[in-house]
Amino acid sequence: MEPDDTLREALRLAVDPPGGVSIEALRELARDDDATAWDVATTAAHLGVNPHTLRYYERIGLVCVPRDGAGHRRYDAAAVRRLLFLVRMRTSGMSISDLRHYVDLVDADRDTVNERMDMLLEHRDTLRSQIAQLQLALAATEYKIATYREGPRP
Amino acid sequence: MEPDDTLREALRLAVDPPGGVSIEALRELARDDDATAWDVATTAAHLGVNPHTLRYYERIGLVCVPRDGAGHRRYDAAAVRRLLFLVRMRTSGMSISDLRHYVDLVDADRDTVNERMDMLLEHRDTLRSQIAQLQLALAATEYKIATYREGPRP
DNA sequence: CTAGAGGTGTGAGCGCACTCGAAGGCAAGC
DNA sequence: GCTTGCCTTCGAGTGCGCTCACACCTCTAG
Repeated sequence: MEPDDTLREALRLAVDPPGGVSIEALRELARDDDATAWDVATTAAHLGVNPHTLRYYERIGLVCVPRDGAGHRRYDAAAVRRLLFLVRMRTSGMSISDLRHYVDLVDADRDTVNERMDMLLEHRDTLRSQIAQLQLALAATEYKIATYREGPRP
Repeated sequence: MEPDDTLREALRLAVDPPGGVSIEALRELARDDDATAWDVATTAAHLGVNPHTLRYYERIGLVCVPRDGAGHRRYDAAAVRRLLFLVRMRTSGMSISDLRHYVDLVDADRDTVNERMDMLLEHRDTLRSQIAQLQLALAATEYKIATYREGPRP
């Protein structure tokens, strides 16, 4: 990668709000298969996680990452796609063990679509109730803020 | 408490979806001050947490709970109000140390309304971005579900 | 040729938020 | 009187999800 590109990327990463990091770049990479390949630092930066975390995910079998001649990780489109999914699910509260179960299903020989569907449906429900919970908390917080605003000495 | 009431309450607790547990009962208790007082098990059940957790919260100074003659905890309206707030904030991701800071401000002699406001505003922002994140994850999950539905063998 | 910035695998360490265990106190029912 | 059961305190243990330290390796620039 050229120094200019590095600088530009660093700037963009600094500007992008955390969590919404570089979805576009990921889309791009994920689109044209096996054209690109990122090293662990780049991938971690794009996904907004610690490089250690990526190595950890690989260690526990969540993802399989090809190597270059020097034995360094080269994240291809497939790996990044899976990691993007993993990070999204983690961020939204799915546990590591559930994710292991899920990727075991994905990597299994037999047809596991139904089981995966069940997991996804369950997670969808979890997400919905989480969102409802948070909206309740948000309402409570906003109410408290409003009362503080109204009566400076409640 | 009469056996009938206990049964009724157990039923209601069993029926109520977790998280939405007994908000009404809490409102009731919180309304008529110092009329009622719950023991640790009842309070924990109403708040949907482990009794150990309530003792832990007290130990680390998040809440102050009066005792009866036998030294047993009797949760009055003030304690329950605070715990309700604490549980809501914990559920929505505020850390224990932040909560300690907040209650320190509440319990301080000096006027700390501004600082508390700042914390609340920050938490509100956190909640909003959390909700946005979750909605993103939900959309991704629903998309995946939809693709599974369309092509049984993707 | 050498320094330095990155990479590697692996075991161990950390912080958080509970959660439990042990030893004992009190009050009601048989 | 004694069992039962819920309560008390306090220290210690647990599980999760990273996060780090270490010893070593590999490429690049000066």
